[in-house]
Amino acid sequence: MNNCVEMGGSEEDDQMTMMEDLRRGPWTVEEDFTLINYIAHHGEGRWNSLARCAGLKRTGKSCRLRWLNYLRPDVRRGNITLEEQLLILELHSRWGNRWSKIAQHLPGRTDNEIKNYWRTRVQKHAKQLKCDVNSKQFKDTMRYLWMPRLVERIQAAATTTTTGCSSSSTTTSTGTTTNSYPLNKIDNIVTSQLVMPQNNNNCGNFSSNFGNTQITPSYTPENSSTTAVSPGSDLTDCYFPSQNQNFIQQNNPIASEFTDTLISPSGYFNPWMDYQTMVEQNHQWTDGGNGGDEFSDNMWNAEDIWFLKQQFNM
DNA sequence: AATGAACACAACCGCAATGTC
DNA sequence: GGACATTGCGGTTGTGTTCAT
Repeated sequence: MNNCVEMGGSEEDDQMTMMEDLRRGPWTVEEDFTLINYIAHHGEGRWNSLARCAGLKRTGKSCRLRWLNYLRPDVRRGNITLEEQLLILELHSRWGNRWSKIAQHLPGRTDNEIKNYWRTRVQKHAKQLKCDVNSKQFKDTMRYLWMPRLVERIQAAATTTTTGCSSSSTTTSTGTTTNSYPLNKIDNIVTSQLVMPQNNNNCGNFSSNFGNTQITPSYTPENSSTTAVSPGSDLTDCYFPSQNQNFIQQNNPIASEFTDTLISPSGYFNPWMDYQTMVEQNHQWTDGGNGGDEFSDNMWNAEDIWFLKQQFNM
């Protein structure tokens, strides 16, 4: 069926022709349809010749990008769910800006989408905190405030859904409903490296309730496509003040689930370092900033500040 | 209502890795 | 083994939309 490529004319001729009337910018519906139609009949790959054969005045690169990031049938559109946010934060803390690698663990999400999320949402918070997104201060803030907070909210959402439902759903801004990322998948990925045994010195077996899901350390390459991480990874090799741990466990049962998560990769977390900034920023965000109703976008709210204050006797 | 700023996302660019001849 | 083409990745830019004034 593919009778296009070798019809005559050199590669150079093709290049010249393409250079002359190459289209750029946003794709039209017709172009999308042409690309989808062509791939449906011939499959993807060989993007340069595909672009030529399909009659698209686009580079192969552009076609590939359009297909992978937008037209592919399994691409998920819509808001990044809480579970996905948690995963992104966690995986980014592990791998840095390895967007495609991170995207492999969020089915249907593209590296581009995750990259955009990181730049627009996460870096925004770093900017608001007046710190570098790669700084230890900001990473600690994510790990000890934002991620536990996300987990709380995921758990809260899970308990409001019907029993046995391991995932929630989100209605997106475009009116479509997308299924959120399965909790048990996140459990596997996040807890395998975040949650450490009650005894900090013992990184052996452990299990914990996480929402409606029983968490087990049985996370292996065999039962997941994700990379297994030893419970004794660098993320768990750490220290947390015992009095604070007690406080959390006694006063915040949800947070106590994550007491062991609140561990600095570098071994300690200095709450004094961040507190003043947090209070200032929170004041700005809740009072003078955006009105304080963008809870989902802010890393913490007044409740968090109260929590920190209590936790660290401030 | 007009307009400028901020935001979110799609698309492009440059480069490195990989494949093919 | 080298040259060239293709693919994949991460950074950056462009553009449409939303929000604040």
